[in-house]
Amino acid sequence: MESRYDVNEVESRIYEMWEKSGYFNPDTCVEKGVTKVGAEPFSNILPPPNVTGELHMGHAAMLVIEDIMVRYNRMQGKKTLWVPGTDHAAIATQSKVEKEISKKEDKNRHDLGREEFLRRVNEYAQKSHDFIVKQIKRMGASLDWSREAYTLDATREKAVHAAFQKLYDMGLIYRGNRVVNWDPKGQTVISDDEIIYEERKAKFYTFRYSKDFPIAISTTRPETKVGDTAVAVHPDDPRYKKFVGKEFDVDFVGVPLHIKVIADEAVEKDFGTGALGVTPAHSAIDWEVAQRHKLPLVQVIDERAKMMVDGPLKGMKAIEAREWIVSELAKQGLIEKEEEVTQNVSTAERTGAIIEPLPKLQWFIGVNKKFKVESSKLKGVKSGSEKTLKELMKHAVESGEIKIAPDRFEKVYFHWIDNLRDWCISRQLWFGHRIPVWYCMSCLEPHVNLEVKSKWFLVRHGETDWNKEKRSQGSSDISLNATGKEQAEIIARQLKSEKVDLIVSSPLLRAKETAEIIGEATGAEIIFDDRLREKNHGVTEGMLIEEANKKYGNSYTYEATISGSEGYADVELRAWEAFLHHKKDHHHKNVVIVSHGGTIRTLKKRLRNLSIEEMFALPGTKNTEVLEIDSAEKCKKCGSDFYEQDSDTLDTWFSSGLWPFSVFNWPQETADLKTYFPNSVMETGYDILFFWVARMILMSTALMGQVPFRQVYLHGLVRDAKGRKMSKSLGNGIDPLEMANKYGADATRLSLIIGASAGNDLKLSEDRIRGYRNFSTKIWNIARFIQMNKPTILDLPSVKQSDGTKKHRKTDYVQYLDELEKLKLEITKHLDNFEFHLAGEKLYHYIWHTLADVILEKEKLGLRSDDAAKAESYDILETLLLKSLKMLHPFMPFVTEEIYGIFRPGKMLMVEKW
RNA sequence: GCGCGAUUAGCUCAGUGGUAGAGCGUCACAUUGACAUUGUGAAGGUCGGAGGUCCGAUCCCUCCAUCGCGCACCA
Repeated sequence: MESRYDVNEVESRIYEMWEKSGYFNPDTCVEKGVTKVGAEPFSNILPPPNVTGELHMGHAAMLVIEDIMVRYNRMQGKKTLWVPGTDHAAIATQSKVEKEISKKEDKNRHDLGREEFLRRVNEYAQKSHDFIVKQIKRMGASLDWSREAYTLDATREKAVHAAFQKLYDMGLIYRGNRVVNWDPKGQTVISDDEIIYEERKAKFYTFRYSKDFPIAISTTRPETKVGDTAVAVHPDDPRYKKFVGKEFDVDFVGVPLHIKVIADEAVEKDFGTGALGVTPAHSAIDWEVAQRHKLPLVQVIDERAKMMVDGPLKGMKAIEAREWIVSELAKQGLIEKEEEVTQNVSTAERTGAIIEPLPKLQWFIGVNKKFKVESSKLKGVKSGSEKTLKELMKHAVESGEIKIAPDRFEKVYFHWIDNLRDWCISRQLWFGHRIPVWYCMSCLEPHVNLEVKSKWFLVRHGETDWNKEKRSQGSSDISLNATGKEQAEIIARQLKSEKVDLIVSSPLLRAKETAEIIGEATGAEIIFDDRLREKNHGVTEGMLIEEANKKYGNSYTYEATISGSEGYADVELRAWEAFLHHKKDHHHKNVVIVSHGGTIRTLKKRLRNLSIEEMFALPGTKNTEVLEIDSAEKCKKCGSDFYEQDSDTLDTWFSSGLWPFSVFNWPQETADLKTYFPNSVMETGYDILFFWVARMILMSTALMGQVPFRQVYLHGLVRDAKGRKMSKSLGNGIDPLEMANKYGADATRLSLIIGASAGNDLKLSEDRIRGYRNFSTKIWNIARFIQMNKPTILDLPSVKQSDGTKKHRKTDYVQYLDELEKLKLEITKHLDNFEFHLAGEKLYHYIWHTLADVILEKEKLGLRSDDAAKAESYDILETLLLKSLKMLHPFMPFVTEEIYGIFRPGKMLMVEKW
């Protein structure tokens, strides 16, 4: 043995050896006979790390704890499976890439287009994934890589679609217009759980809408009050009883409001003035009040947190509007009180933006809706019984079918469920599972998991100099400029990933050139159709639009206004005729239509069944925009056969929620699913109990009628030596990879185990890791010493009896073995009870301070004696060492495996019997 | 407001109804030894405070304090 233990050399070699052996895969273990065919299964799924960069110490802790459980169970002879995977982490990954692009190229995702942006995100995700896998392996995790999964891969997509369909059919997924949490920075809706409350100082104003309004109200957000439609008071409040039911028209800082006074139990008499200004559009609570009293809803703040009401407020930022309104009220002498209060402000977890409650049409999972539980395997829930998701989620833990350790988290879990509201699952993001719903273009009827037969893409030509100069450009043959060519390339790139069969283009030069660029990229045939050309502008052709308008008036009208020119009505007629013609001829093909802004507008009008006004209100088609239209079976409601897919994506936790069975390729009925589901354990950080653990229980009880796992084990967070959260901005993170390279993965592993009890945070410092590095060195040297003293003659008659059992002369030896056997019982018990820190500490103590300091020192005497005594001393030392190594293996797999291999060539400790 | 956790050696933390433990750090001594060190030993603690149960409490119960966290409220 080398005098020095070279961690890096050993650890990389050993992991490779494990991987090659195939023993990470339980099927191989059975094949090679190290696991019995009928062995009890033990399964665990790795909480998939986000593909947002790299792993931190928290991930390392998770890997180590799980690897200990997995290795222990594998050595126990169970059919042990640990499934690896990664999570696409929609909003986290998307916003990371967006930030990068904005920093490096000063562009946003819309500049790049959906396809190109997604290409970039996927590229980033792939890189992250590769690095993460490397890191995971470096930590020694014995995962079955042959079963690796990704929350956004094709197999998991099937699971997502099946789950959506099933929940939709059960009536649990619905689309509704409700007040949701809008993140103005991320430009997306987020769920209640993605909100972080921050305490901030705020001013609490008490005022009246106007002089002639009898009731004063209070708020910290005066800017929302232009959206008030009622004032609510408590039914028993004598001060206001006389006003209940009355309606008032008031002038609030120049905005006319119609306010109804209503009585509602939700109002607290003692809070503020005891009267609540109800803003149904911008407060979830008010929205509920409004639902009860059938109040109208007035949205006054838009998606960019700007004011929407007419008058001086229009376009003002919400914060500015607040100041403006307060000063107006002050001028009018309407403010009665102004107090400093601390309030909890809702901010978005990912972007930090202040949440703006907005009414929006979104997809939800109803948690309070009763549904029929089909084929239930849940304890105490009969198949066919009616339950709500909330009830099932609670029941799964209450019945004891899922146990949570430490058990105090069960209480936390129940409390969360009690407060749970419907889960908003749609996100205005691009990265993620597209919502598998198609809306009929003409009647908007939703169709889930529509089978698309062919795709039609409407694109506009690239920019020309005339576009740039804002000239009226109709039937002239103008070439693309440099920007235009680039734009055509962008479109071509987006379409490259689609199987395009045919390009139908307007014959005008700018369209023709665009079509050719697309044709080159996709290899599709190009045909021309004169009916797709741009509107004929007549005499204004080529003029600056501004001048033309001055001279001839606005000619961008439905009916033609200039003789010899066309109106949009004319364009619509011929363009639609062309569209129908090609649809008839090429209905089974994927077709790109290259045309012009005006022409596309009229096609959209026909396809979407728009009015003339609605058509003109459409935003112009961008030169890089691809409008995808899907052709499928006729709509069951109106008979149209063109659809547009919902442009939103699903909350990343929707796909994560399916993970316990989607990794086994559900909805296929695989052998894995049968064997390993429900999973034996779910090990993860307590910080994602709600985000993830609860969602898995929701999905599993609803879709599988089973619990997703039997035991939840929650570990604490890894913090720095001062107890702070490790973060990039603080620069206090300890990189697991760096530590593994410096001190060894074994030492890093032990530092994450000892001193960390379940559910409690762990403070980690490099010093601690160094301490355990010394322990690896110690073990190495214990082994080296024993090996160095290996006698040449081993099989002494006095040592080995005829029946093969060993008999030892000294009672010491029996004691040693008894002592170790006792330790083994303790270690086993600790591992069964998830007390890894206790097991680790006891092993550490035994090996160093009993085996090395006491036993080995004592046996040195024997090793220096005659052959028989030497053989005996050697024998007991080797026995104790190897038994210890076996127990230590789950904790420090590398050094133990390496030494074991030296003493027992050809054997692998990883699959030795516990 | 409701709930949870923590409070033990200088630091970071384990732990137990019956003389207080580890790692790191400090000090002394030993050692080129299997040990890029290690060994032996030492110093250092009314186990947050106050009550209670008990023969006996750091541990169980009650109250309080400080720190941290979760949830709710937030007109």
